[in-house]
Amino acid sequence: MDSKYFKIYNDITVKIEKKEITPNTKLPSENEMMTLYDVSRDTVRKALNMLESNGFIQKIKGKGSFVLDINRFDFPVSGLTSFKELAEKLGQKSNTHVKELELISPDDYLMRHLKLSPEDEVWKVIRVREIGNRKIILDKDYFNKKYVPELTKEICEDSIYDYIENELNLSISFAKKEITVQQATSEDKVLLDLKNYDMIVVVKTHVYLEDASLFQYTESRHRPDKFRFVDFARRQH
Amino acid sequence: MDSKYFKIYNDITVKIEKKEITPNTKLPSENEMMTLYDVSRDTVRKALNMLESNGFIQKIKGKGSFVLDINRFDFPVSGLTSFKELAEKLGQKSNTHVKELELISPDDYLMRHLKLSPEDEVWKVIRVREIGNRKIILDKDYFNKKYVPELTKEICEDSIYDYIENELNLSISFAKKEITVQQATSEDKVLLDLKNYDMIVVVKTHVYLEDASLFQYTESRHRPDKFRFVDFARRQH
DNA sequence: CAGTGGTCTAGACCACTAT
DNA sequence: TAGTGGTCTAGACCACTGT
Repeated sequence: MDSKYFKIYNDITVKIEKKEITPNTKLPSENEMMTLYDVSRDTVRKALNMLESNGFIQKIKGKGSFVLDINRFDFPVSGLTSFKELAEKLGQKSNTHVKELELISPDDYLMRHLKLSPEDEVWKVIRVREIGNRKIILDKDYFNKKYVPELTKEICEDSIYDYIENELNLSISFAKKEITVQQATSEDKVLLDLKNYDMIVVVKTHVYLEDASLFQYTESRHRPDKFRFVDFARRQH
Repeated sequence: MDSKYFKIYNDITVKIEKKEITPNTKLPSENEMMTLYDVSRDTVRKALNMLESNGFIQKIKGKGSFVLDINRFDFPVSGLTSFKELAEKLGQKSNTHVKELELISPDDYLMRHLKLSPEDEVWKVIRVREIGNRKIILDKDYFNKKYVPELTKEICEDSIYDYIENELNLSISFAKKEITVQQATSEDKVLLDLKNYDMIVVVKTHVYLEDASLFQYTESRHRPDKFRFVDFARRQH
């Protein structure tokens, strides 16, 4: 969006990421920002609260807002970023192989996870992700055909999220993730470069649109030594 | 705290958790809530935004606020909850064995992680967590003595967080977590009931106080089959 | 004491959804 | 057209921090 508070938020995150503002620096006070950006105090505060809840700054009563020491590499790549976005952010060379792409009728497992009726159809996409010439991640995606009527190999090799957000104009809103560790299946061993590992990290994700409808279920299977998840959490007061 | 918006937030979360409000129900509109709670619209909105970012509701422009379908078991137990809080929430019988409790001078590794000078002293606590008679988690906690001057076996067996927040009156603000999977060490194998697993899930956490000072570093080592992490994420717009 | 962030209010205009 | 949530403003009072 191009709301005023988002512009302020963006302005400051960019400056922090470019290291124009360094950690532990005190940001201008809310009053100063009002005149700096020519907005009301509430608008400044909205931007600052976003910065705080995303781990960029810490506000301290009576003192001011301070930039936190977050080095790029530690930063929560978690949340809701696609594989392509992630790879680009980390500057890694990556490759995607589409192993399967078909329209199927859901079995019980899928019906439960995507909350479908038996008449619904589902796009099943199986992809192997290669980073640094090692096949490391096996992604199994399932999309409700109601929301994603068409998929091609080309789209799946590039970025399905790009397609969904920019071509279909669907707005992804939130997701629930679950991380567990399981025994590797024979499928994992065939499709991935697992070395001697017999376990696999499984990230199950349910993705929802803006109107809270569930449209995607994904199982992402990672070689254990290459898996890393970073999280930033604030305590509820 | 007992701000007005927090009371509203709390009122609604309690009703959702008690299932007095069921999923997909529409909450009263912001205007109705103004009169219901006798507050201004902004105060209502603050409460609703908290509910939304914590995954309780979804606001839809022009329609209203709707309760999300979040069953208790799937709910993000992640974030910043202590082991004791977590065990209580899940209604599990648990046990804590204190294996080590001593005041040490930090080595390089600790100095880096807790950002200490060589003169600083650190409380080192090693605990084994037992759930259902299985030793499943190995917790290694390090507290900067500057903030936590004294620790006893009794405190460590109960809840250090209780002690820190209620006795020392320190206010825990935020944390950074990293989840990886590593080879189990011989220490893991001795202290935990690892069965035949030779890998271990490692959760490294840096915990910060309200003034953004780093006061705790923790390594929590989990048996892979018993590890489960749940996350709720909203997409940045 | 002045300056800071935290809470709260009352009112305005907008874009979206339903009918 | 009426109702909904989203943005923005201007002003008030409070609690906390530094001097």
